[in-house]
Amino acid sequence: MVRTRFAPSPTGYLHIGGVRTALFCWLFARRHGGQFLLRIDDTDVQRNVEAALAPILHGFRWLGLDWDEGPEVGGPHAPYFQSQRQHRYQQAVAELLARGAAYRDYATAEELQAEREQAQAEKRPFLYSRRFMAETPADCARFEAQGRQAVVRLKMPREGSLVINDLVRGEVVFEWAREQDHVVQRADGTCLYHLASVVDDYDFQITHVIRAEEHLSNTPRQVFIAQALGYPLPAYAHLPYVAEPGSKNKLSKRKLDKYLKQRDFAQVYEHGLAIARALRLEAAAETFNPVVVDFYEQVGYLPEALLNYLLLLGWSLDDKTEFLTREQMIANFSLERVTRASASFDPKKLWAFQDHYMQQLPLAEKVERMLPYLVRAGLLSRPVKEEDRALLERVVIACGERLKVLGDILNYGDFFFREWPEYDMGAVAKQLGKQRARELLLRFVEGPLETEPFTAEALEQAMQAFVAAEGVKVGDVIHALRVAVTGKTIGPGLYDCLAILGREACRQRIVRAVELAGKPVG
RNA sequence: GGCCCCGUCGUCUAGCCAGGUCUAGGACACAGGCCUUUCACGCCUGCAACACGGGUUCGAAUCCCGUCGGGGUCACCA
Repeated sequence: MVRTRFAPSPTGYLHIGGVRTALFCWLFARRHGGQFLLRIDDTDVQRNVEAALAPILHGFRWLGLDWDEGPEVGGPHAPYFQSQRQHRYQQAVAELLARGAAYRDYATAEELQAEREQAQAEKRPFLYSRRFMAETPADCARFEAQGRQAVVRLKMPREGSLVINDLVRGEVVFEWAREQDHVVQRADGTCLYHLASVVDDYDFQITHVIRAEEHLSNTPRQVFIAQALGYPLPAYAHLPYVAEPGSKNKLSKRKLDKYLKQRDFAQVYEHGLAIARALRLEAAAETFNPVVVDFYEQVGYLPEALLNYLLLLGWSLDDKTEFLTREQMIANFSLERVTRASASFDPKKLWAFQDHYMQQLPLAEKVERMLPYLVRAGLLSRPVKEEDRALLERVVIACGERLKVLGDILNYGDFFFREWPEYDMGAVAKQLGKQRARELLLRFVEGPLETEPFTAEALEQAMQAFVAAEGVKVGDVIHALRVAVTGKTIGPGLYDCLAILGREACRQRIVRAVELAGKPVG
């Protein structure tokens, strides 16, 4: 039985690179009919784990990455929080000590630092002298009499080498003599991550440790711990990490400012920001950040688009396949086809996947999923009336492929749901600034707007007749008309807008816009 | 700096293990054009890569060696 795990720290947000790793773990487990678990690595955080964990679990659920064991779902190996498993780690430390694979060390931070500096001065690799290693109770007593406190260190081999057969990278060789005597238990008795991780992987019967490449160089010490404890070794697979747009540095949520200088990244961010404003979200930098998964849910990306994009960031089926359903992903995933080089996150490509999936979404589904956005923006209230739902359906049809994310309904269709449009005053000034334009609009109200029936087709014909009679071009009136009834310069076909809004609303808006433009600003 | 990993268009990648069918394929982005009442879409065209240098071979993106470049990691963080 294949068992994989993803082990997030409760930080309050789900990093896009983390999700990619989790996705690969999940896919590998599902591909082999195995299980995927979630373990919370909170050995060092004393913050409110509950609150910081919620957004992460929420993200997993949103993406449909279900876990067989872990927080909230429990399981036979509970608890799945490292903070609650300290006794197990301490047990393991005692065993390590008993077997001579670890020792108590009484060196102070300063003494250690001095050794490091000396090694550096002599240009040789640092290796702790084990000067304050205590191997007997008498040693301990002597050091403690000096007021020293002990940590527990691994007694790493100083000869030979270790070959790791990484499922992504192949054979990787490490010299034991380059490995430090890492601390596994702090002076206060609490245990550290590497020890905890190995113990948990054993207790949870993890068969495949699939994680980011940054852990590759941590592997020797973990192998050492596992072997010293007599645990069978899991298979290892180190995935390349997700890099910044346009560079090979690891993607970091703290560098948003830097990424925003990149055009593509900025575009996607700005677009999301417009939606966030319409939703009156506090665009807190913490989660409103394209490096954080929350961002995509908030502005209305589809989980399948994000998953598909992330899958192809470091994995490919062949030279052609771009779109895979969840089932196809599971059926085809393999670690052999994972790339070895890190891959830059490209928000524009994600956008393209999103576009694709959005256009695939059935009309009824779009309506259903866009409704909450209108509600949250305060444009519709619950319970949603049937007529509003019908209106939304017409609007969605009219908007067509302009809707790229669910939240786009607010960018393109808000004015259908407001009493008055929010006028873009720059556009008003430009399109309605001239007396002549305003006169034309008013005559439009008296003429074409009286058309019967009040349909897009009829209105278009009436417009043709109107401009011919006025001796102007369609363009001379249509742009001003759009701004007058929608408040903005972008949007669905104008005649569709007019027809959906209805005669009376159009009349009122045109009159109002003309007044607005006719008056001096202020 | 030590150790480890990586290196095909701007980006994601196919091809590499089993050398020739690769004048290197696809996608995103970009540029130009068409369509057009805005925006978006669509259509057409274009731009663009085997990091470099040596080998091996009839033949190398593919194998070997070296160089260079990029990244990761070196905590009583995870």
